[in-house]
Amino acid sequence: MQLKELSERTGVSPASIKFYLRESLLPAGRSIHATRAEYSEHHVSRLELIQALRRVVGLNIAEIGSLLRMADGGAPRLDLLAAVQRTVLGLDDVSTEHGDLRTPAGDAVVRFRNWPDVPSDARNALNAQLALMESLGVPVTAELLDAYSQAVDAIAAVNISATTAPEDVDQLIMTAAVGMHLHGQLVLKLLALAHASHAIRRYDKDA
Amino acid sequence: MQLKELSERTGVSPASIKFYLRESLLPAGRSIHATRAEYSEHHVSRLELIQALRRVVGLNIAEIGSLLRMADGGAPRLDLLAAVQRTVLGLDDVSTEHGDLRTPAGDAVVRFRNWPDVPSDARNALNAQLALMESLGVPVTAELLDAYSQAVDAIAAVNISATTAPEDVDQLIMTAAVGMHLHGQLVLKLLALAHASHAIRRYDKDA
DNA sequence: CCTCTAGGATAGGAGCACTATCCAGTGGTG
DNA sequence: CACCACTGGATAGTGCTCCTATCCTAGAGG
Repeated sequence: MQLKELSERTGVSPASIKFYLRESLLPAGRSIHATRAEYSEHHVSRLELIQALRRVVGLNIAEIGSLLRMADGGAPRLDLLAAVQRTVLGLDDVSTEHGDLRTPAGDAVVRFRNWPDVPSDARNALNAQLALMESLGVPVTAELLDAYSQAVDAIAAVNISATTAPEDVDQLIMTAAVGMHLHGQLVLKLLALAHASHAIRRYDKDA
Repeated sequence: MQLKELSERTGVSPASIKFYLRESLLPAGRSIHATRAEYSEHHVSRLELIQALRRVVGLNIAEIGSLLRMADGGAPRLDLLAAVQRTVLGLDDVSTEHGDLRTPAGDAVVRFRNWPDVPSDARNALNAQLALMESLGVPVTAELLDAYSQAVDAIAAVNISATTAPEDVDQLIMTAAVGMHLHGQLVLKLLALAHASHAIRRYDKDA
């Protein structure tokens, strides 16, 4: 199919498709002649992936580009998943500011929960977050951290057992990124509801 | 003090202060003469609040404006807190798209957790999120939701007991917004770490 | 032949959060 | 009393991101 049909099938305007081509989010079509190109089903699914990452997950063009380049470069799937996690959860923003600092509290959590004690982006992000909260004067007690980590441990256990990784790399990014984002948002929303519920209960008791 | 001193004490450029004045995020100073105005300590703390909401929480000007107008309009504290929650957690985005739809799953959570069964923004946001995930084909099993809700229930219980509300309204917004945001981010980061830890463990076992 | 389309280049535009400039009117300082 | 820094008010410009539109020529298909 050619550009116009690709546009019609995905609902993305030709101008935007051209833009994605320029930014190399979308690989160039097979060039038939100087002025004609042929696009495949792969282009359709790639465009759908781009749309999902933009509209649902809310990544920007640069972030999408870096993930897709990794995928196209044949990076190991575990590296890819790590990159997806970094990008989707915005771990970069927090963790790159400081170096590889460790916080006692962060280490305690890992020991307490019996999580493997290996350095990781998530680990750094946690430490950075704890440092940030410290610096802003928001208290994080050991007790609170214990409750939080126990809760997320339970969540992660359920979550991971409910997941199967697809073969196709684009598909892998799609499910991983969309899943991570949506589950994160779900937890945030549940947390808000739980918080409101507890507040109401306490308010009723006080009144 | 006058504008320049206000700028120096808060680290916000005079141009930005003027901008905030124009957008009425910052109340006008007491006008001494046609060309001179006097700012108070309240302006300093208000500016710090604006900075925190912008830089830390990541709200935009319109959102900050709406919260501050509520505060200045003497809205009830509970309404204010609800608005803060809506804004900080982005509950508006999701929940306004659909109406007041209820999902069986959302209701089940509330009953199961014995949370007060009253309509709320958080409730709507949860239902909307569940509907969204449904529509995107991301499965949310009752089992998963149960685990999630149990976990956040525990978190909320700890969280709320560790909080005391300040008297000053600006201060209330500051602690509520910053606290909500940072705790939400903390949970997300912990979740990422827990997820990674479980993945590593499963990977090791498989290998 | 005529119309349509591709690709390439470049420019335009919208939204956001500032930032800069210009203005004329003062306050206080020397 | 002259002068300069500073004021509020107005308006325009900047940098960023993500597109969208226009213009061009070469070539395909009816």
